[in-house]
Amino acid sequence: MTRILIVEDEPNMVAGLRDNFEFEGYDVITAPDGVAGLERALSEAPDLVILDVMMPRMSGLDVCKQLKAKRPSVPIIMLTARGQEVDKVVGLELGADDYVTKPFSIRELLARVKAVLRRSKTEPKEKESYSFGEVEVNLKSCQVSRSGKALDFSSKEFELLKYFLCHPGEALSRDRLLEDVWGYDRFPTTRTVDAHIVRLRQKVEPKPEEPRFILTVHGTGYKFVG
Amino acid sequence: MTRILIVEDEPNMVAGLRDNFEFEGYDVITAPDGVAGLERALSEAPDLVILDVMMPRMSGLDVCKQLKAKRPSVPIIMLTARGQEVDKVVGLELGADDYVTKPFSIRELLARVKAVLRRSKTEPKEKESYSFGEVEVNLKSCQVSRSGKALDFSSKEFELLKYFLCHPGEALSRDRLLEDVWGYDRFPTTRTVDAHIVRLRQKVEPKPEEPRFILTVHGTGYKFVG
DNA sequence: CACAACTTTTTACGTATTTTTACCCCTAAT
DNA sequence: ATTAGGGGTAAAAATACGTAAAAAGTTGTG
Repeated sequence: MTRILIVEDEPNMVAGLRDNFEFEGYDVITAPDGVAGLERALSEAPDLVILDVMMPRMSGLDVCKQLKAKRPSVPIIMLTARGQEVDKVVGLELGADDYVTKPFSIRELLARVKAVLRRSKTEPKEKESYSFGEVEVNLKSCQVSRSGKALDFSSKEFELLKYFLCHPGEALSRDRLLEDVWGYDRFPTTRTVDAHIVRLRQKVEPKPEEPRFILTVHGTGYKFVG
Repeated sequence: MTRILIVEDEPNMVAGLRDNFEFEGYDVITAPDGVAGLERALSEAPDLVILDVMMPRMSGLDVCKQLKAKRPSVPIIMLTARGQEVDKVVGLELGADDYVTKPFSIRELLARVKAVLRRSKTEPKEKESYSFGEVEVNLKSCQVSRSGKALDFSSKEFELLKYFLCHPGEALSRDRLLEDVWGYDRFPTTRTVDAHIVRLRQKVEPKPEEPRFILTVHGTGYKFVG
């Protein structure tokens, strides 16, 4: 199911958009300001983000820039007020995929969402490098570095990190990790995953005791948030 | 509670399997031959079927084919004797989800059952986010937010909420919740459900004292209204 | 083939968190 | 008014998690 994040501060607007998008069969999540929006975009990995430009705490333009830096493949549609400089919004500078000028018709927005989604699906962007915090990961050369200095990763550690990077924002159970990363069908659940998590955190987190990127989801497993 | 149908003609094997699966907390139902197996699979909607290939009346292969035709989503694990052509068992032709070669270790079978069940649960691309009031629930990232701000949910709380979301408008008895969410089949009259309801309401309701979403149905249980 | 240098898995146990129980008071239905 | 059902709270019990260290595998080398 396609999930859309709407970042918009005006409650009525949010409610209206939600209704329409849900009616069209999308999952909708929302955030009331820029900061929360960026956070949710990173932690819940929506398939598309609709960003109002004018918002409290952080403007849609900044959210767009920062989000595109971390998740280049997430399609973004901006909502701009008439008269705002739209040139800056789209194009290379900010990286938004499309924009709609307020006031707009729902049908127009829906059409653009559909179009953007179609485009983003047909060009499956195989990323070959990721970064979060100070860490950079190159999938092709299997190299990880932190603050520019190369880190030693064993192959399992690397595989695990890779799996996290490819499934950002998703709560991953130990069983799933064991099966998909290790290829186990092992029955007695072991602590193997945990042990590797510890080492990953030690190498990757600024403060391993209070992880920012590799989070535990108590009772479930772990989750990577870029 | 997860129910497993074992279709197998050899009584000792059935008894052994039943013991082990019940010990692991599964409900077990059985059938002694292919025809009966197919019948029970259709009438009792088990969560997973274990099928012996060699059986009287109707071979496991045929049962598999027919069952998959009528209930494509039911996971099936085949028990094949060494030397039988396993290629035919798995894959598109028959549609079984996995197989185990006799003689097998119980642990291996248990592991595969667990893996297949996990896959079949994550596969169905149902809605993965819900919302009511100001609350949004993301099944994929196991995250709940209210007014855009993330809430901390324990895993039981999350599962209970999920269950409510999947059964809107239905009056759910404590026994049913205990059975489906907790996996209990014993009946120690317990206040566990109530305790969790209280916590859910505190997190989710605008006014926990007068709930709008999680309603109590006096003398029966609780009901979720979106 | 044995040895060293690693990597990976398992074990063990303290700590943290969640779940359950116990108990008391309140409310809704008869 | 009576009584079974429901709510709030806190403390006990059960689980899950983090981590270090031991054990078991791997790989490469002489």
